[in-house]
Amino acid sequence: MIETHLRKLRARDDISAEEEAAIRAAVGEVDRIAAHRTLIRAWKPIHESTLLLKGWTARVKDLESGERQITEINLPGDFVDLHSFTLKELDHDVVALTDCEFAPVPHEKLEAITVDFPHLTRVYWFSTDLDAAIHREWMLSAGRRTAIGRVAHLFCELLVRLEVTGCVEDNSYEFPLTQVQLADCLGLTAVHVNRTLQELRRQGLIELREKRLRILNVPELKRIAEFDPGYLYLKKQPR
Amino acid sequence: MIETHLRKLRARDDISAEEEAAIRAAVGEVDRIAAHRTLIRAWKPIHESTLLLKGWTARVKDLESGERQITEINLPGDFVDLHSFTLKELDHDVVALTDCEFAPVPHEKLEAITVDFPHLTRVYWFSTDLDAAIHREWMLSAGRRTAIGRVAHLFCELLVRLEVTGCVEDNSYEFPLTQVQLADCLGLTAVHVNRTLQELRRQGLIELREKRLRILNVPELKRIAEFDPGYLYLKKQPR
DNA sequence: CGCGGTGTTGAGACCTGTCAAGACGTGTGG
DNA sequence: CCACACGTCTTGACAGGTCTCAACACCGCG
Repeated sequence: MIETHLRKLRARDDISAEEEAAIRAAVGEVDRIAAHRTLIRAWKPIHESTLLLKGWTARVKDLESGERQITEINLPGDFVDLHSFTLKELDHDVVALTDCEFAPVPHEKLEAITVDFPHLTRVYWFSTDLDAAIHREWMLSAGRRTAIGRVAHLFCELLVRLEVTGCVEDNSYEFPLTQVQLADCLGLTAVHVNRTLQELRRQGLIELREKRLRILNVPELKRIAEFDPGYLYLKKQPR
Repeated sequence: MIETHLRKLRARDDISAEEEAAIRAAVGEVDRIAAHRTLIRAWKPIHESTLLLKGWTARVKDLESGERQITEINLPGDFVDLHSFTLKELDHDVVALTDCEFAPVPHEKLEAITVDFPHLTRVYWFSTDLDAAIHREWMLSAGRRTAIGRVAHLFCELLVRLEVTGCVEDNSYEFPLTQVQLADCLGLTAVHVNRTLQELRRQGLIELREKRLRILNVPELKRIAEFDPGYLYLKKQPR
């Protein structure tokens, strides 16, 4: 059930049997939520972090003027809000992009881990620092990449992140986002996303239909995106 | 010497005398670096984190095409790279925006803290999660705010962050960035930053000359920026 | 059967970028 | 001490990428 989570952790560092047991003991009952529902609301006190088991979620920030920015997409195996453990409340909503399965991890269990398992603590700390690295790359996209580069970069990032948990087949993966949501990720409008997707299709780089993305030319897509996977920290290292 | 750092920590949580002693024991010799020099290079293994004592630094990401994005500004009292403790190498450079004083904190000392001081560990973990929250707000700026909103928002953020460490007088603070660097923070060009600053001056909201910024109308600047300081997590809470 | 969400397309507007030039101050070497 | 290079700020004209507004097709669903 939490295998994808363990796979994600073990891609970056060794997790001992005791540590795995501590994680398993901390995870609560599996729960479900439907697409479009809000899992976590901004500025509400939080006493547990949420481990995503199935489905995709997004961290969403809104302006009063109605503008919306998705600041990260979370995939199966990710904590959607491990940072709520130290922040106590979030600066953003977390919404389900698809039907999701998730499991709660009480903050008191995490606190116990920080007392009894310093190495595992550092692994989880790493995990939030990885989120921040992804944030920085998205900032670079929003600030400096053109529309086509932004779309291409997001597709490359998701390809690599999904490969870690074995959710990619033949450079193709389930892609549940609508063009509106894609626009919210990229700081573009839905209309422009639509035109950009058509340009990528016209260049023979991708196929995207029926919620499935197939990347037809990975090297070229990475080139357009100026994609370098370093920021995803996939090298296994003692943390 | 590390008083500003302690002030910053204590704005968010209590730090005991033992914890303070542990911090002081971990901090190494003060060093200096000149403006424009690179403190930390991306993708080089790092074995100590750097505590900024005086001056401003920036986290810089570059594209091959020459585009540059500053992803965060660090101020006195900040760790410029606490995240290197878990990441082991950085996805970005850290450059000195001004002449700087800083002190190294060996990662082995931080590791010892994660073993002996779980609460202090959580406080430092919080500190990197705060960086990520700032990243998310910058993403919202780059993706969804107009040029004038972005500039206004950055000025408001720095006002609040500098107030924490007592570096603001009468809504006025030293502002060492050039318009080129400002553009790199905001995902704009220097020319457009120039015009945007003139618009803010024309509206009587700011004065900016000789590297000093004075905000003449704080409420109106915050309104234009849609600035809400929540994301800076200034409430004191047990972490 | 109508409705809302989604994807698509076109025309035009506008915000921001590009390119170029000049003013000004500073530092430096001849 | 002057000449010059360089970084910074400023301004103008123009280009272009992206947005806005509008309309329409399609589809699943109540």
